[in-house]
Amino acid sequence: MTVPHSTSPFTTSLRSHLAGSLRVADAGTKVRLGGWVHRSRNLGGIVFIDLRDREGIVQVSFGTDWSTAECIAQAAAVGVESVVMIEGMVVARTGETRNSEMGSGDVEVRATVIEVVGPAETPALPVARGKGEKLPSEELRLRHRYLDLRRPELQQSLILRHRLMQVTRRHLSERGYLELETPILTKPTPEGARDYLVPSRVHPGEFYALPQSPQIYKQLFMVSGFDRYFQIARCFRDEDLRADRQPEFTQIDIEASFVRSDDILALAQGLIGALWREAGHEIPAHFERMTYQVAMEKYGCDRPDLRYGLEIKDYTETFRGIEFGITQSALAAGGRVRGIVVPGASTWSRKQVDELEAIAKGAGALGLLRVKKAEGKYDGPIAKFLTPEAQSSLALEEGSLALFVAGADRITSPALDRVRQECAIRLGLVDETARRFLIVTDFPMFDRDPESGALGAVHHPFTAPNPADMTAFPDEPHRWRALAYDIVLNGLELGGGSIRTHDYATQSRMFALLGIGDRDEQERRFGFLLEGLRAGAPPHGGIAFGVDRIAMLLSGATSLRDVIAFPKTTTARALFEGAPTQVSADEMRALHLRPESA
RNA sequence: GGGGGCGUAGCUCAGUUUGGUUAGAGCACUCGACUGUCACUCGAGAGGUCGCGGGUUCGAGCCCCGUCGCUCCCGCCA
Repeated sequence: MTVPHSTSPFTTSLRSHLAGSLRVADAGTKVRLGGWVHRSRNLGGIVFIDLRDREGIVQVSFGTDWSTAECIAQAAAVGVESVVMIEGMVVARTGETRNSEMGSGDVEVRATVIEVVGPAETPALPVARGKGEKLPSEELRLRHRYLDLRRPELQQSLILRHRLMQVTRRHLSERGYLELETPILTKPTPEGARDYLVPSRVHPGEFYALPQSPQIYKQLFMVSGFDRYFQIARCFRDEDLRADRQPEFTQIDIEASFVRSDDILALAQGLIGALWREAGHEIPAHFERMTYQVAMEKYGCDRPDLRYGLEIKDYTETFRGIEFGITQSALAAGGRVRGIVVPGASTWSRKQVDELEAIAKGAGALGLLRVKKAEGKYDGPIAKFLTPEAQSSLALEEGSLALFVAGADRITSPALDRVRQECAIRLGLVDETARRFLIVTDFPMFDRDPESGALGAVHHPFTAPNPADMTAFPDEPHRWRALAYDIVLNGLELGGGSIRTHDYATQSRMFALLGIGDRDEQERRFGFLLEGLRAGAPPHGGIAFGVDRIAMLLSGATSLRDVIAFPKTTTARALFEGAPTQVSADEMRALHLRPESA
């Protein structure tokens, strides 16, 4: 059989066109197609097969005027999800027989030949679903992933992901960034998340780790003078999972030399713009900016959703003169009273506000104080404590509800953050079509463990502290800001990075502040970075973006699993291939591992 | 590590509240009819370890204990 001529890059020696690509312009063309039987309709004298490939679906018809009886019988007998090759003529459909819901709905292929090249058993889960029909369970979809991945939605998501990767490579390459690879078998890092460990056969009792990120390697590229690096890097973290967290995930990892924060942020905005444009969205060339301090003060979190207001305000002075035990004790302990005013919420029931209080308590608050203004009067449990001065200071609008949390900022911020988000949802303030990009800067360098008081790195130990803060507060490192930044969209972190420490003395001091004061210990853990810093390191910095989340947002998927071809379950299992799995005693012995004793 | 939800036919679900004859529906599947359908339609049929194990009971899909799997959340994730 000869394959009709076509200039499509998809033309092969077996087929001429992709089924889903056929249009009216192809009418009159003889085609040979290969694809999956999406659905079929047998009307007796005429049989229809919806033939599916990655471009879409085309209707193939088998009728007595153009097909042999044997051909029609074969078409009627083939099962769904079987792979068939058909040969036929593209004809324009007329009138009622057109299907406007299909890309190829103005044509059909009148088949003269059908060959079942890959017969399918009845599929374990349906690929073609009726309108409104639910998806099979996640477990089945993962167990039969090859079938789930036939669904056009998943194919489109992965195709978009491919395009985003191509845009990334082109955008960065055009700007002088080199795509350089880093090892997957690396050195365990004591900081951060748990490592996935790989036992060494050659070196008994020693282990590699899979990288949590290529952080140190990309800094060493800068030390080596490559100047601009990027990688679409797989990263691994052995922590418990969430809907938006997989044990292995992909980052767009970027590092550049002789830069300050604004150089990296300009590049990042350009790249985000290119990615969103690829998905069909024009976005602002310059993102809004906010310091960490302002973000925490007004929104209670470091990645605020700016699609709605309900900003947090400080009501400490309003409450200072009020004889109310809860706020008095919080203020006496050095805390503040902060809150949000929710317009139109005075009608919320006691139960509805109690639910908000439960959310606040879940975030660590002792309680949620409430007062509303209805029919010109202040009302609620604390209304009778409010002096006239306090009332005029509050100045509530008619119909609004004020919610307060008292205590230290580390309590009030997360509590009010959650309450704010819930109120926005209840009031329908979240505009799903809005895109509010935000750059958050000036993160603190360190945070304190509330129990031990020990300093920890907010970003990571290689982030450079703000030199001005080091000068101004030389002995108060907890007051230092970091040269770190995050890029946020609608309350979701898309990526983050920092300018790095590039001199040995500062880096060594950072380690000391983080509890690794011993020089030998520093060398043992981070020697390969410290050596590099002593060998002539340029000022450098970078950023990393979460590819999976970006692909999820731009494809409209609701789970990371829908933009990852072969994802893991929430217990980090791969249901399709069955990993992890037990290994034989011989294999364990070769790796110098012993089974856990009872 | 902790908490919530789910698990019944190949798939999606009902049935569990109040234990009781042979566990149902839609889709898919098999057979038959049908020449313009597009979630074709119509007729007939087959299909069940009620996740698994144990217990209570004359009797368990249903009650109790344990366990496994999926999922969502808290802790965790520099």
